[in-house]
Amino acid sequence: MPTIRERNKRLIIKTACQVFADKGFAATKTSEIADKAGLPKANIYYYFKSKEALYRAVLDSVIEPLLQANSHIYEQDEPARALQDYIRAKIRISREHADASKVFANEIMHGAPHLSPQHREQLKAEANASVARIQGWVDDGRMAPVDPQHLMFVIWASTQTYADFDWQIMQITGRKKLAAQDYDAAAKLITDMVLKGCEVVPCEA
Amino acid sequence: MPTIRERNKRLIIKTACQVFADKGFAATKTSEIADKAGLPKANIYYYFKSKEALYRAVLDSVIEPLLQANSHIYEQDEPARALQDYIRAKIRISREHADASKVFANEIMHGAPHLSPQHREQLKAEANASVARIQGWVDDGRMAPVDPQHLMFVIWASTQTYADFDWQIMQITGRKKLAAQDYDAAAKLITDMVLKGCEVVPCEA
DNA sequence: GTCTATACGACGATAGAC
DNA sequence: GTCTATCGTCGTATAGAC
Repeated sequence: MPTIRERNKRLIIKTACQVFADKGFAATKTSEIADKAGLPKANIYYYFKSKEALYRAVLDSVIEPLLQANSHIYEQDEPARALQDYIRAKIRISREHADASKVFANEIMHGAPHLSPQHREQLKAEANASVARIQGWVDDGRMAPVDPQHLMFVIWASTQTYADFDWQIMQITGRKKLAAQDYDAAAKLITDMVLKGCEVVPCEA
Repeated sequence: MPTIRERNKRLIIKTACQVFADKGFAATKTSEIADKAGLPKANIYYYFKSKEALYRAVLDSVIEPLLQANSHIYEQDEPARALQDYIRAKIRISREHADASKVFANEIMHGAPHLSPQHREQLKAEANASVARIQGWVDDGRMAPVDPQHLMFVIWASTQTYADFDWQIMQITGRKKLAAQDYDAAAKLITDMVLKGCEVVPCEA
């Protein structure tokens, strides 16, 4: 059973994540987080010693789900399978954790001023491991000799864009909200493009 | 000959663009813009009636260069040529107008709260025209039947990421500053992937 | 643990001399 | 057209009652 403390902290972090994603750190007022969470503002400061501390807590909570997708790169031995699972997972994250993605994107875009050195290292390590894995497939002749780093950047960018820049996607597609078929279409196109680009033959879904 | 008024306005807009790109609208202090431009803060307010008016002026100044790349979609009749010119142009913009790209990305990520209805329409119209052009090539059987909207999103995302998330790119590549060869490698990979994905044969550079 | 009322600092904006 | 000095507001953070 969760203590009242844990329950409230979670509520505040979750609400704060939404507002930070929407407005960015500086434009977010603690009073707005409080209102949206249905709590008086002072309550926020009872659980978090400052707005920045709350923001860091949000950043922490956001990183793990965003890194989950990486597992597919390791768990699958076959390049085609690994890449298509990875892309699908990244798209699913853009759909299910859009706020998390936006908070993180904002942080990165401004040079990650609030990201702890530990997290920086963790992200770098994950990226390097994925790059090494892809390079291994290239060396084994199991895929075309693409630059693994830039391949990662393309996959990250084109999947995360459906979360970070969802406003633009909705404007162009004319949707009020992105639906399952939109994410599926995105995943299909990105997967096709990447697999053809890497010259590996797709596995069945 | 530029009037002193125009010269100062330009200096302020240019400086403001850098700071807004770095910090975002809310986190930017007008005093910082003033300091960086080597002017007293009151001077900013002599030329712009408010921080928001200055920001809107920056947004205005930023849109035209960002849309220039689109011309390649119309001016080239051959899909392969058009796409590779377009990607190269987008990458060049990410290199030469990184600040502009970041300001714009920030605005879009938060739902474009400051973008004028005219600019919204203009962007939508440009996008729709590009999409129609690509659809035309598909209908003519000159490229594989890809979804033109999602193809645009992939191209936008994967080229703009080199400006908007340059911090991350530099972290992973270990560079202190991205060099010509990095942008070239990016353009090459994205172009290869898109052309293979669309099943059109590359033109010579 | 919850909440009201308030202190305090920072920053946008301006008045007014030069 | 330039700049100093200052005002007013807004928002973070806290004191202290319940």
